[in-house]
Amino acid sequence: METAPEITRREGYHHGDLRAHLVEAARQLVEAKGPDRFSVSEACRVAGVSTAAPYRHFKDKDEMLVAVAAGGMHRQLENMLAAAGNHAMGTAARINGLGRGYVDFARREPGVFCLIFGLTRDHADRDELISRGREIFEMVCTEVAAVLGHRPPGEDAIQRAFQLWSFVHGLSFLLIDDKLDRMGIEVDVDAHLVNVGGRILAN
Amino acid sequence: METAPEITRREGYHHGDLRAHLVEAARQLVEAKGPDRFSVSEACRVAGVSTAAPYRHFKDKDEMLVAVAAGGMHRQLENMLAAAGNHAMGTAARINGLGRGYVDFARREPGVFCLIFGLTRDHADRDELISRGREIFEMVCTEVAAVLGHRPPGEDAIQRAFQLWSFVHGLSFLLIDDKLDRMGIEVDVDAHLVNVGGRILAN
DNA sequence: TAACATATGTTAGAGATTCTTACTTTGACA
DNA sequence: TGTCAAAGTAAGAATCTCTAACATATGTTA
Repeated sequence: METAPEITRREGYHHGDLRAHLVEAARQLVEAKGPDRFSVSEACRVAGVSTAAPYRHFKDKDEMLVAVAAGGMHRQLENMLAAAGNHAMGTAARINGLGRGYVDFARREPGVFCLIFGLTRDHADRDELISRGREIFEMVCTEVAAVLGHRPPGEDAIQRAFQLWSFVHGLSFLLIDDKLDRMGIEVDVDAHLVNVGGRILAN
Repeated sequence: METAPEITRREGYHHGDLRAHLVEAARQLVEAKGPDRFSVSEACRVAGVSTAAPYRHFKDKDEMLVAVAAGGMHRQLENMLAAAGNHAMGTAARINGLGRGYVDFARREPGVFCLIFGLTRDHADRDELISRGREIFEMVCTEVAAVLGHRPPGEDAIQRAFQLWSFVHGLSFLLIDDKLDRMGIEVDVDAHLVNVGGRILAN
């Protein structure tokens, strides 16, 4: 588990590890103002360097955001595994834990979650994000197969894993910001995870 | 059903209906380049007016995008009702139709769909979007209650409607862009809608 | 150890963008 | 026909992305 570097303004001419510091500054800003309000210049101000410095480390703004997204997907996976950790492999409770971890991440880092999934545009280098995504999905497929008693994961497990993904993914997006509150909809996240999770894994 | 105004550059000094033309230009650009790549100036170029003209009709860029989002939600509702139209009230097939309409809209207008749901930031005037959203959700609740044989919709129908919403919402977001293809995941949308829809409405 | 090479900063600035302000044109109505 | 509000334009301030040219620190090699 990488620990987030603290934001410290550098002292000499060279920074030490400007790339990591810029990614962390960018993450904070994406979270604070939303992915669309993020600006490279502001990240520079936070990191205490000139506005041209990032271009030694990132091709352009997009590449900087891809780095933030990649870090986010890493934390999301960690979060899912941590939430599932207490439950034995092959139990529905473990699947529920993974889902809870997914949703928790979205609520804890809504800006980064939107950055990862909320964009249509092509990221310059999305391969990294795609392969991280596949890792997570394959892990879930394996877990689902274990619950169903199939190993290795067959087509059925893959389809059910995808259905679970769709559900927790939509749930995450709906829980972000205050729209449900303002629509007067109250949500018991855990109850929904258990209920729908159970239905999708049943039979 | 409002028909989208054609984009025609104006002839005289006054435009006729610049507001509507700007919204349509903005919609096209949001679709073509993504919500985050959209610029007011470019919409002005498309509409053939100076870059200051929009500020007679919209407070700022956000308000322009809110107008695009509101139009999108209107079309999304139309789309859901059209897809459900062939099926009798109180049937599961009708619920599936609503879901298919929801997902179809996201695939047809991914840029606008992301604009509506993919943002964390507060829109200046989100009340319009919230109330449109509530309309749609209440309609779905009524439909779900009809299938369950409860009328008017009780807590159970509301919870199931929310579960269905989460599922189709996540499915929509996952289907946008080419990430599933690139992850090597094949999806039969209709089968998932029928399968998960049936499970959530069962018992 | 001196000279060079490379990585990583800085300053300056071009070109775009959002939004404001002050002015101009137009058309509707008394 | 004269007046006025609505709806344009032009010009500019503040900000942003990214590039080019220059500066500095860190190794590497003769």
